[in-house]
Amino acid sequence: MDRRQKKTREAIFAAFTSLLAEKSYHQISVQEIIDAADIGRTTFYAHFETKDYLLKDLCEELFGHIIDTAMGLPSGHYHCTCGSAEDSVFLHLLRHLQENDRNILELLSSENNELFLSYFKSNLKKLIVSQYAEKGMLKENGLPEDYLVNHISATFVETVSWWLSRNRKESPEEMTEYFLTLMHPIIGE
Amino acid sequence: MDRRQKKTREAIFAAFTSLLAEKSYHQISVQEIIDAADIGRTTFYAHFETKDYLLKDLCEELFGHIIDTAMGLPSGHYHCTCGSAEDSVFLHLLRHLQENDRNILELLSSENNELFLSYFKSNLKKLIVSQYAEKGMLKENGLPEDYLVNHISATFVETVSWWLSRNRKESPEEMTEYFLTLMHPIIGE
DNA sequence: AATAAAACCGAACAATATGTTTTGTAACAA
DNA sequence: TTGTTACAAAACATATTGTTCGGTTTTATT
Repeated sequence: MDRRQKKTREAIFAAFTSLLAEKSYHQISVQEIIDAADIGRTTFYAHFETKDYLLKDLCEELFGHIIDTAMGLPSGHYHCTCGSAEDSVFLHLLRHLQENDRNILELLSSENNELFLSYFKSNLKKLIVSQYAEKGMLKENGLPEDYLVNHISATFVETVSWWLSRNRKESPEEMTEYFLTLMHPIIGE
Repeated sequence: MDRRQKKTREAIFAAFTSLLAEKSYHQISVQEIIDAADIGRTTFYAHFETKDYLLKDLCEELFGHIIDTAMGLPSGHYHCTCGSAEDSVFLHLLRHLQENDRNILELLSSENNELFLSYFKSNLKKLIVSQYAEKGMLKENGLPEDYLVNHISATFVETVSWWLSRNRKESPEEMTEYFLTLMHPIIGE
C-alpha cells in the first residue's frame, strides 16, 4: 500500500477519534474531520464514501483486532480452575480493553455510545459462536441458539458499558465474576 | 390546550412515524417532516426545538404509556401460578406491544432501532426499580443493584428485539418463558 | 536518473438543510 | 365581539454535502 494512502488514512482516523472524544458522532461534520486531519476535501472522499463508512472501517479495525486476539484463546471458564475466572475469554477481553488501545474506552463510554456498542456486539457474536456455540459449551435448556448467542453478547457489552460508566472502579476479575454469575444458567460444560 | 396545537402536534407525530417506517431516523430531514405533515416551517419550530426533541417527546409518549399501564400490575412471576408465567409484568408488556399501538413495532424493528430501544430501556428501568428492586424481589448474590436492574432491562429489550427480528413467530407466553429462564438466577422471591 | 502512475491539493460548484425573521391571516377563548 | 394565539408564506444567512476541474507532488518502476 502506498505510503501516502496509509498516512492519510491514519490521519483521518486520528482526527476522527480525537473529535469523537469531545462530541458525539452525529455532531461531527465531514468538514471538521477534514480540517482536523489537515487534508484536502477531495482526499477524504477518495478514501471514504461517507462518514458512516469511515465509522464502519474504524470500528472494524478496533473491535476486529480485539476479537481476533481472543479467537485463539481457550474458551474455558471459571469451573475449570476451581472457582477463579482466570482463563476466561471474557477476562481476557476486559484486560485488553483496559489497555485503552487507540482510546477505544473513550468511544465506548462517550455520550452517544450506542453505535460503538452495537459494532462491538456484532463482532463479539462471531467470537461467541466460534468459542462456545460451535464447541457445544452452551447448556441445553430449550432456548434457540441464536437467542443465547445474542444474549451473551448483549450482556457482556452491557457489562462493559456499566463498568465504564462507573469509571472502572472494579477489577477485570471482579467484572468477570459478575458477568459469569449472570451467565450461570447458560454457559457450562 | 388549543385545538389547533393538538391537531398540529398529532400531524407532526403521524408524519414522523410514517417516515420512520420507511427510513432511519438520521436520514429524515426536518423538511420532509414538514412536507409530510403539511404544515408551515415556522409551525414546526414553534412546537419542537429540534428533531431530537421531537424524537424524545414521541418516545416519551409511546413508552411512557406502556410502562405506566404496567406500573400498577402485581409483579408476580411464574412461580406464583404453578409453572405458568400468567401474571408476569413481562408477559403483560409483550401482549401490549403485540397490539402495535401507534405502529410502535415498526419503530422497534426498524433498521436503525438502537435509538428507540435505548428509550425503551430507560423507561423500563423505572418499572424494574419500582416493581422488583424496591420490593426486594431480587435475589441476593453479591451483585450491585443497579447492575442487576440494568441487566434485566437490557435483556428484556434484547428479547423483544430478537422476537421482532424473527417476525414474532413465538407467542408472548413462550417469549416470557425464554426471558424468565435467563432471569432465573436473579429474580426470585 | 527518468518516467509513468498514483495520490494529493485547492478552488469552485450546485443542491440541500437549518434555524430565524417578518408580515399577514385565520381560528380560538373569553 | 374582542383580544390573544396559532398558523402560513416567503425570504434570509449560514452551513454542509458530494462532485468536478486543473495542477502539483510523491511514489514505484525501469
